[in-house]
Amino acid sequence: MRWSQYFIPTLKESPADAEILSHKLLLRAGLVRKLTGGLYTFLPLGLRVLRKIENLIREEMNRAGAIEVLMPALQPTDIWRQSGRYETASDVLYKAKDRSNKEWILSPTAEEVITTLAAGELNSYRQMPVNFYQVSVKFRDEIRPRFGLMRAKEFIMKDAYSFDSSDEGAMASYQRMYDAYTRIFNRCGLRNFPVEADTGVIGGNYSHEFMVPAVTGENEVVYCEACGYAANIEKATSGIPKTAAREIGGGGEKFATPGVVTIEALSKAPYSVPANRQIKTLVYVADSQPVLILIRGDDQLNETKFLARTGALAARPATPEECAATLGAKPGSLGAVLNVPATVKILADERLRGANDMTTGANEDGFHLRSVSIDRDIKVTEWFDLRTVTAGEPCAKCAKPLKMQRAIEVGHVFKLGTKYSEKLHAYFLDADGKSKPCVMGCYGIGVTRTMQAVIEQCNDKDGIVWPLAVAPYAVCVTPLAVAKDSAVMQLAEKIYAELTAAGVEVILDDRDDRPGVKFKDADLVGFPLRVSIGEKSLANGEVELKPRGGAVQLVKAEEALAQIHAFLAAKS
RNA sequence: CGGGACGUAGCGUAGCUUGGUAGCGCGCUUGGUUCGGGUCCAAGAGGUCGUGAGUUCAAAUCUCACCGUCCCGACCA
Repeated sequence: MRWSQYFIPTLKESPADAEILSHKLLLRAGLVRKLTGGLYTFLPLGLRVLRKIENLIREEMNRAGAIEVLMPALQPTDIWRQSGRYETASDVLYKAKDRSNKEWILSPTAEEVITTLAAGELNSYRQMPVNFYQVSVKFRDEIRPRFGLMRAKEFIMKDAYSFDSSDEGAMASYQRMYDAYTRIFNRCGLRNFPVEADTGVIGGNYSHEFMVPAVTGENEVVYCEACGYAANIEKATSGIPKTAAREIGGGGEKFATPGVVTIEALSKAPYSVPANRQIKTLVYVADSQPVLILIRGDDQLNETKFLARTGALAARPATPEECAATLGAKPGSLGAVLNVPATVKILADERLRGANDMTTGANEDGFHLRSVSIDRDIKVTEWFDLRTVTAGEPCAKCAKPLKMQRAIEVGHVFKLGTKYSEKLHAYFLDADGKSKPCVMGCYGIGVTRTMQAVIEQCNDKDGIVWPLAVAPYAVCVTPLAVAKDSAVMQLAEKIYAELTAAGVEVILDDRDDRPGVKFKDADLVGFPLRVSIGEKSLANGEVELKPRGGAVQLVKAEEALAQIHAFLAAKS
């Protein structure tokens, strides 16, 4: 490709609405342009990178035995109602109506469609295992699109769905995808690692996310350097000790605490009740029902865990009015000892199990109770791990201190089980002649997000530093004079033609611009290798090879081609 | 959905407090100049000042509404 015939609108300055580095570089390097919030046009160079990543994913999916298909982006609502996600995923669904006022869904993912396919086509255990995948546009009505391609209303996703006749088979399918994902992200040049993850509205019971460490990541990851434990903060647990039992001092006496409505205030004089001796009582409304959640005063509720453990579809903190209606007091004086209606469930965090000599609200504004024993004074409905892990806590597996890091989620693998196959009737006949639901797994990669994650991780002060595997072009040939009859241009044309003939992805910067402009642009766009041809070095019969981010290397013109091939071979 | 900031030429921005001629840099066009890290000089083109209403003799500027963008939050009683 000749630069002058192409379309690479680079920018010296980044548009004001780009906040993070990778977003700015996407725009400055002329890879994408924004149409509106959360919607982007891929320009030629950006599209090339996208295709590179897609094809790399295809290679690895095919290698892992998955089979490519393409499903409709426009989907009927009835299968979404059947799976139950018309309601549970309602917030993210884009809905469209046709001329007869019938409602359709713009696909945010395709479990319903693939399971419908399986229901019709997979009749025998002999047809499994099978894994279908596609690379396609997905639509999600994000609460807040942000960071360019990181969280967009429309994005490219690779989604795969495995069908097995047994649980063991499903685990093997899961493992194949897990391994494939590791290969994919490694090949993209990304530092990445899998973490244990919550399953959210997708459902299922076993899941890993593939994370790319980045300060701008939207996820918080807990990990242990000693034993390799790693989990999303939404899922992470630690080996932190339970609350120490004490000699109990009394039997839950009420005492006045006028104006005290926070854990912190109660921990100060004159009350001086340390936060770790307080029970924090939260009222949530889960699927329209009030629920009490008990957490130790110095801990934080992990809402994701709460949702996962209770199976609630939606939950929110109760309003002060709802708190008063349920318990007779406003937030700040709430507790689970007195005046709790029998219909209200009390969920307690495991860390409080067996705790005594605790202080909590009395369900009377301005009063608390001291010397409370959980076992004796509170009718806990269920115990769960509900707290949020913090950095430095001992690892549950090896007791070494846990660390925390922000990361970008680029892939997610789920073991789904039979949730969708049962609801959408994907049953098969097993060897014993019995009808059973397919055991499913699903596996997603955010392709467009991965592209931006690479930029977020691979850059320097001058611009993007593409890993060869995903670079829009491998080589940029840069003649420093473009007059047709010049020796410089003739050599540039020759090298360009030879590389093209050899199948190397090469761009010839034939623009009549000053060298500085070309160098800046080449650095900004981030081609892995720049081959510069100028009068000075050519006078010595030399051309210049400059790996992006590396040092200049002068080579004899006649050796240039071999050197370029050697460079590319070493990088791939 | 709540809070905050912002909306002036393709991009980045000044002007708004104190109402009166819309300015700068980049980019773009033309001519010259320069030619190994975003040359320099000169001359140009390009703006419904987000939209609509209001106040006023007069609105980019003040008021209100709406639209859009970005950030934070939508958990901690």
